[in-house]
Amino acid sequence: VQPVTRHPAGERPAPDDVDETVEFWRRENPDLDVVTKEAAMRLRRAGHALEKSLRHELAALGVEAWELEMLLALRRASGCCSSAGGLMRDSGVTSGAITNRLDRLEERGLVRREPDPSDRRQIRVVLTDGGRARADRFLAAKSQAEQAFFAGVDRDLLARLAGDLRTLLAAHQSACPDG
Amino acid sequence: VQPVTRHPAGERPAPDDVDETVEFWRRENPDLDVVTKEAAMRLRRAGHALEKSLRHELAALGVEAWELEMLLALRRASGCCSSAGGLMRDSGVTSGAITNRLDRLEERGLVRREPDPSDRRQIRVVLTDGGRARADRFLAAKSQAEQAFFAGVDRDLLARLAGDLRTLLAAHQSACPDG
DNA sequence: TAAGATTGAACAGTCAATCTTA
DNA sequence: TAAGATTGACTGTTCAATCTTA
Repeated sequence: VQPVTRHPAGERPAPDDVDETVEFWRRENPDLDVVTKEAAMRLRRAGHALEKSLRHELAALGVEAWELEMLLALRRASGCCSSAGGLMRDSGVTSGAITNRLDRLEERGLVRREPDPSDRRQIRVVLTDGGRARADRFLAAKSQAEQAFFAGVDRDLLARLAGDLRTLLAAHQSACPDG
Repeated sequence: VQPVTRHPAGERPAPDDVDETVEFWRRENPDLDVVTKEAAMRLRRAGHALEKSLRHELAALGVEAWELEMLLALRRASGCCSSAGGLMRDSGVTSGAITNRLDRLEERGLVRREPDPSDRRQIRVVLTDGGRARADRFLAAKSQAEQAFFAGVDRDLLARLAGDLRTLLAAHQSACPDG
């Protein structure tokens, strides 16, 4: 990957509303670390924009984010099995939320709860055939939506962004629901 | 800003769980655009990690994210005035949520609702002295938490990250509650 | 005792309907 | 008619308490 210079020929990008907000706070407090503030705001906004965009695309197709997260997490648990605790840990929501989500998915016949023979405190959650088909169909839709979100962005820049975010994440082992 | 090469001397970073998940889906579907998938996952995870971290630090000090968002938005509305609709637009939540938030803040004496003389459909929300002091105190705490979050990251990388995210955001004009 | 899953109360958000004023 | 704010029904989450098994 070739490094990409930020401002090819000394061009300065036009200030956007993040710049304006950072500048406001810097005027209020000259000690403010503007690079950190800018990075924090942009990271948060970009993450929100991505989530909002995916949520919108998927909702239009008739699936909600929490549902697809669950189905994909189960799909990835290759043997098609996982415990409620496992789902909790890699989705980042509480155990009560997992119970609630499983109730709704089970009602619709997308998953089944089965007793775990080796530890009867746990349950094993298995994807039904219908659940698996639904996961696969909407994974494709999600991937398309992600491509659309990044459509206007240069490939090299995108790769560099991914690499830099990897570095950032290495310092913050993070659970996050994703596919 | 000097461009920073990703892998200085041909070193490859150790695969993390994002790499593993992307690789899993690529095996299932060789057509998958891995760069896009990786960027999407990392952006989402990094955003979540930042939010979670800030939420945790601030909660320990006795303030919730939604409250600080509101106070900072009002603080930034320089004349100390803003309408409910304005707050709605730059926080990204619905008008019902704004009404609810204002009720709770007003109850605690942090804001006041005042009639707008020029358009009696609107209200003007003003920060009380107590609300302003609280905003300033917790803005400082928030900025510290952001610095802590990015503490392990090289400054040049952080600046480049901010620049790349600016490019990304330029294509997605996004409302987002922030300070 | 501790771990895993469930329950129910409290909380915060959306959405659609309503009320008031432009 | 339309715009701004509020209301109420509903959804989904957290949190603390509970039940069962290790």
